[in-house]
Amino acid sequence: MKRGRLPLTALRSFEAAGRHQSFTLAAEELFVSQAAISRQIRELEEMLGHDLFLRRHRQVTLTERGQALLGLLTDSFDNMSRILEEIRAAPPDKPVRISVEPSFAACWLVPKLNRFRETFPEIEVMIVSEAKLVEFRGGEAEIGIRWSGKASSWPRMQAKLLTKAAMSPVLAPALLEQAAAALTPEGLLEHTLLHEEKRLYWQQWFVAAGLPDVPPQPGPLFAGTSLALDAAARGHGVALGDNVLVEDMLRTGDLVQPFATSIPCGAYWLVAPDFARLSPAARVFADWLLAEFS
Amino acid sequence: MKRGRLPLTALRSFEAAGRHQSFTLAAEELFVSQAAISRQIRELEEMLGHDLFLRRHRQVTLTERGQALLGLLTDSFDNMSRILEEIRAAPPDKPVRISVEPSFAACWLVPKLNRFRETFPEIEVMIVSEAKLVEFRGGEAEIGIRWSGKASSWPRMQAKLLTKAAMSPVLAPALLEQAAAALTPEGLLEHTLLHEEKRLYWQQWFVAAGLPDVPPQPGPLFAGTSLALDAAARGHGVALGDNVLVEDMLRTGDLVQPFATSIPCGAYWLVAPDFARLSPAARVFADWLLAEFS
DNA sequence: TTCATCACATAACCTCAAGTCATCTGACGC
DNA sequence: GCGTCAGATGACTTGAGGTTATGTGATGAA
Repeated sequence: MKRGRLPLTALRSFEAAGRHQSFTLAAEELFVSQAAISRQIRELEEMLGHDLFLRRHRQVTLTERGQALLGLLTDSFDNMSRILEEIRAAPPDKPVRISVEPSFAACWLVPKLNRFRETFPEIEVMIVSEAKLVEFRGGEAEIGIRWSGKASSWPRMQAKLLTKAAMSPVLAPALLEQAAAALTPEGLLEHTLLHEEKRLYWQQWFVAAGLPDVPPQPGPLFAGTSLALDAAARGHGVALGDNVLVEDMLRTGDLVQPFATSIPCGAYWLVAPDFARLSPAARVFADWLLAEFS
Repeated sequence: MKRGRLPLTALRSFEAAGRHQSFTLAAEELFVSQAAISRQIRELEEMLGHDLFLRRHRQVTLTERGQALLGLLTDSFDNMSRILEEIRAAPPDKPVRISVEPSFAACWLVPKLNRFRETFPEIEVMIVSEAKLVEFRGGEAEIGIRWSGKASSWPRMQAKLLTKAAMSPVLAPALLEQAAAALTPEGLLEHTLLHEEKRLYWQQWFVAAGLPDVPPQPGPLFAGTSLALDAAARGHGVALGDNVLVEDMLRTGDLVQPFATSIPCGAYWLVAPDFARLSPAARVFADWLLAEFS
């Protein structure tokens, strides 16, 4: 029988009546009148072309077919009641936990997350910010976003490329205006250069900009790109920022990127133990993230 | 969740939508509009307090809870469809087959059967009339009605007493009027006595009536009480009929029973292989029969 | 960029399946 | 006899479940 034609109300009436062996008690259970039960069952019997009850004096008895139908319906309705109750009693959905490096969280993910929440208001996201790769087995996070110089840096994990990164100098617009009309790579040497952990990157960039002989420059060290970028935005100097992390601050005008020259520096990856086994909500988030970078 | 509150229509909509991963296809399957599916599912989600679908762009995806619910619902609805189709395709109910002796059928069962059919129009009864006890294993009849001098005459069968029987002379009213004003036992000797198989019973009756010395009387022999009673009703003589078999003809006035004296002659029994395992329809018939004799 | 399209959401309205009410029936059992 | 009780039935009513029309936002082709 086609789904659309399943006489569900009649089946519910029949199930209650069969269980009680009484139309009146079934009516009480279902909060309807006895007449309603009587009619539903008659219509069900007419639709099937077979009696389900034998009408005896002041009592009804199931026929053989009725007994078979009753057993199945009672089981089915019991199961449905049980699972619906379980769902209703269940705690709210756990948020999708995403492990990200602090800089990526601050510079890229948090600014973009509003759009995600508008698109998928029913999915809650929790950002787990930490330097080392999330320990997935502990269930601390379902997916991670990581920077790495090479692919497959994570044993027993699957990784999908989000985007390759490249670094270029960034500084506050006000600082740029103070500078000479045309800021050149050489001109940068007049400014405070903000370094991220290793002073290596600035030297690499000067090489790429055609100045191979620039010695290591002095300037403050920052433990994390986002700290260096914040300092740059406040006019404290010129930082090297990768295209992903500076994207939002360029958009808002907090930073400007005066040079086209950039140096490649690894890539950002989406990491998970098994993408095929992500929870539906996490999968939606992963798909959204990949789409954002495509 | 209480049976009366089970949102069956919403569950059906959800099941179709989940199976197709599409509200539009579900709507087509159930012959309703897409808007109807959307509303039903939204109301179900509100009732449960949890999302069942994640709304993605131009496609919906089940949440984990939704997946669990879908599996159960699909199974349940499949089962319901299947059994309803089986019932609908099933041949009409087999009649309840009842094995009775011909005399009992003619004199008692057939006249009373109309009342049964009025009370239980949905139960069809087939009378299997035969002299030997029904061979139940062959499925020829579900229950039998038998006369016997003693209980448990049927090995591997259960038997319930319907009524004890007693014989007394019966004759046509017209014949009675022709007779002397007060018909006495001795007066019967003037009439043709109708015998059933053995001439024994008449002699027993005369003894019971206080005439121990009456010799065996002549008169036609009938192979079956009902034949003797029919002959009596047509005025061909006086028959000995037991209270069960003559009941109907006394009621209609075809026969009269002028004497209070009667001789016990066994009993009628309801016989079945196992009363607890009768079909519901046969059980109804058995109950009705026992009530008729109570 | 603009426009068409597609899938789901939503608002307003409609309709008939399902229910109510009142009454009937027929068998007990006191 | 007579009250009672369980189910059946006819006439009427109502709200769950539907419809139509339109909105929304992402996507992709022109």
